[in-house]
Amino acid sequence: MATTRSTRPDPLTLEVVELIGAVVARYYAEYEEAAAKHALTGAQARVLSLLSLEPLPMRRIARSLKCEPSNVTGIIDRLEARGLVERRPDPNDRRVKLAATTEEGRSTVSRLRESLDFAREPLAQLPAEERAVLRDLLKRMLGVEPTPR
Amino acid sequence: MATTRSTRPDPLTLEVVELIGAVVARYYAEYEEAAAKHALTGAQARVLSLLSLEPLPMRRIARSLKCEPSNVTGIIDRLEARGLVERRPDPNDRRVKLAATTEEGRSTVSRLRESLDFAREPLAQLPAEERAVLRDLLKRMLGVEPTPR
DNA sequence: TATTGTTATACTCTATAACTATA
DNA sequence: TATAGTTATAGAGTATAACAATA
Repeated sequence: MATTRSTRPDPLTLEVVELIGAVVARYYAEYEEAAAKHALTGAQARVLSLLSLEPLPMRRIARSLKCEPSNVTGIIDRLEARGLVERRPDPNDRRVKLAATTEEGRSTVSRLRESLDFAREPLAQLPAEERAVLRDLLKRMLGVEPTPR
Repeated sequence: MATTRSTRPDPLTLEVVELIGAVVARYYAEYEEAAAKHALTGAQARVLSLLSLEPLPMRRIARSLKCEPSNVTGIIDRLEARGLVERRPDPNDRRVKLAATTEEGRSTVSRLRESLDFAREPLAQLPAEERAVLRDLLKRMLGVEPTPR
């Protein structure tokens, strides 16, 4: 099932692809490292950050994590055991459990964010104009509509 | 400990940081998906790709994967059991084992590369000029010296 | 003594399947 | 009957500690 492609990527594209891979690897590694500083795994840190925005049903967390719902049970269990998250009933549907951050969970998230310097630090050295260019390029890469002005 | 920062990130920087996070998540997910298409885990795919460039001692693989050497044993075991990799003695140091891709391993890597469309596809839609801009921005993010011309 | 790779162990994340309680 | 969350199970990646072979 390998699709045969008539378009051969040019050297510049290949170089950019490689650089993107390097950025991804670096970002991922630093995220794990920052999470570990707070005794969290990457998955725990992602869930905690997600829940700091709003309480969510287990199912929604699984969708966001791109994993099976059964896995979320354990992740929330461990966060709950540490007092960072709590399970609440959903008034509208008694089958649903909402996972929500505690006060301590939110403060952990905010300290976690502080540790994530990689993406922010080098960006600060770019002139605002180039940050805007980068923003537009990234949006196009993600298939998002161009920035309105 | 959290370093207190006097510089407060501006909205544009925050937006770019968020976009980078989105790109990283997307890239990572698509890499795992591409690996799974060939019945490989992400770690197996990364090691196999790495070894397709040159045979490496177990220790070097661990360094590249940013994990403990003891974990590499199992990863190589599983790749070897499938005939994608083989262990060879190092003539210079009898303690060392070199992991090397087999012919089938190399062909898997090349098919794997074919499946990695995310980073390539949207880039192709960018004019060459903007790809060059992106390349320079990424290099600066990574702390690489600016492109010579 | 130091280094390389391995084994043993324990924990986390993952998918799958079966279960429960609601809807 | 369908859905939400859970449990049970098995495989993979991870760190730690201890070990054999070699340097």
